Amino acid sequence: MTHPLIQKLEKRDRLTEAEREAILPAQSPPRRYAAGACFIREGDRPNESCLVMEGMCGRYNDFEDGRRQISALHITGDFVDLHSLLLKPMDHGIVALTDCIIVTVPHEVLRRITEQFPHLARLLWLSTLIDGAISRQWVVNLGRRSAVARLAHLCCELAVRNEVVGLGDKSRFPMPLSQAVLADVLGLSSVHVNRVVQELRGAGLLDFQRGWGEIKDWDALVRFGDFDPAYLRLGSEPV
Amino acid sequence: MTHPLIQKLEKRDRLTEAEREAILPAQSPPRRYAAGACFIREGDRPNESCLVMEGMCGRYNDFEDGRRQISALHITGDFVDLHSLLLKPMDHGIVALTDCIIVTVPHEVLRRITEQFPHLARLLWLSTLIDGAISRQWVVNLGRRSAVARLAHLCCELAVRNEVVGLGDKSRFPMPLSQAVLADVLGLSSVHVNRVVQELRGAGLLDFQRGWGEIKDWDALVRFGDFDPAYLRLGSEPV
DNA sequence: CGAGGTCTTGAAGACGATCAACAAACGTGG
DNA sequence: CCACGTTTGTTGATCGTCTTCAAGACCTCG
Repeated sequence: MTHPLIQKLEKRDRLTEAEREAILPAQSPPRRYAAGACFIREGDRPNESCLVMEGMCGRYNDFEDGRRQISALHITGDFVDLHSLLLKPMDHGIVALTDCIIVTVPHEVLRRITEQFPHLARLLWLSTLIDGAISRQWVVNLGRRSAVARLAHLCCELAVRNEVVGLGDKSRFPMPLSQAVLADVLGLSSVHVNRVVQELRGAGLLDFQRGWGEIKDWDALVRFGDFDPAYLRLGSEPV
Repeated sequence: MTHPLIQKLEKRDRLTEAEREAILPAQSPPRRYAAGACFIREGDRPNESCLVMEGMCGRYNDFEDGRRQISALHITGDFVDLHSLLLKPMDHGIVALTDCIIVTVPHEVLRRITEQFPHLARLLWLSTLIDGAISRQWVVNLGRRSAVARLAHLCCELAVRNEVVGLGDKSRFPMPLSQAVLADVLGLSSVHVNRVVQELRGAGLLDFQRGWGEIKDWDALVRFGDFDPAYLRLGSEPV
């Protein structure tokens, strides 16, 4: 079984043995975090970046009145805070949304990669660019789509992203988030998330069962959420 | 007068003469675009990246029903689609929101920089990471802030970003956008933008006059918009 | 002076928030 | 395996924010 990071990077472009050797041996032993644990906080200046081996985590910003917005979700194979190599201090926290297994790579190793392995460095850059593309789509989602369409769009995105790393397919994808957390992702109240979930259920598009989203009609869901996977850059394209 | 890109990059870290020479001579002659011109479209595969020398442009996504969401704004000194070096095809268009002067840098030059000038490459990477950070803050803004606070936050951001490149200060910043365009940025209707503008005016925080935002009370505006400039990474920090 | 864009206003209605209560599911320890 | 407490999901009622539609004022530029 190959390492999830390598698996993900190689979806886009082949890595040489030397490139693999430059990054893999540098990773820390796995750490476990329980669901709900905030393992990086706003203001931290990490000297290593976190890679999700298992589970789901999110970037979040808290408000004084207790509200919260989650600005990104990360799944298996994602380099959550790769950007902290160049961008310190953190302007948001990172929370484990399920039990997570995380490994880290020291920044000095990543920096050495930019000096000695430009091709691998471009691949890492690319992975932060895809994060940015997803973020822009979330802006579009929050800015101009109704609550139902917003949820449908998010589910399409999660289904596709998980499929890439071998979790689920177009009929079933991991959805371990409570409706309250989903509300913080979608910029809605949890009550309204509940109603919107029922709407998708009632329309026969989607159901949620014990941590999974069951997609009843992929094409209809895509149409409903106005989803175009282009921004996820699934095609392999040498960099 | 130094080149706006160099000026912006050197806010963070000094460039060597060789680094300047690696990028500056490669730029195209300036091109002019009139306000409203879409000079890059969704689906394009540019082989050069655009740098704003003057004016303001935006990334946008259109909907079938004619609605539009602008997912990012770019001002003087910004490398609008630097990401297109690695991320093709475009998943959004780019529109000149005012008359603009643009120069471009060929992708082959940028790629050569990643091979031969790792430090400059990190600075370029950093600039895309800041774009990403801004984008995440927009998610927070759209997800959890009221219409008024959203506008206040945006104005704070624009004032600070413009100040960095020498345009305006904490009392006055370029605001060349019509209320209709502002609506597409903030995810609101233009009617509501109008009401919200009046609210800020009435509260004595901010006024809009002939293409400029006049900030009457910076501290109050910051408080009102819940603005924390940390995400804009103003401090110089060697990379 | 006229035309097109931009700003402004009012009225009506939709969408989603909030509050409050209850039901169902889950995990834990006895 | 059951009892219990906690978290998650569900429902109804009410309220506020923002949208939509429509019309008129203002402004700028030919």
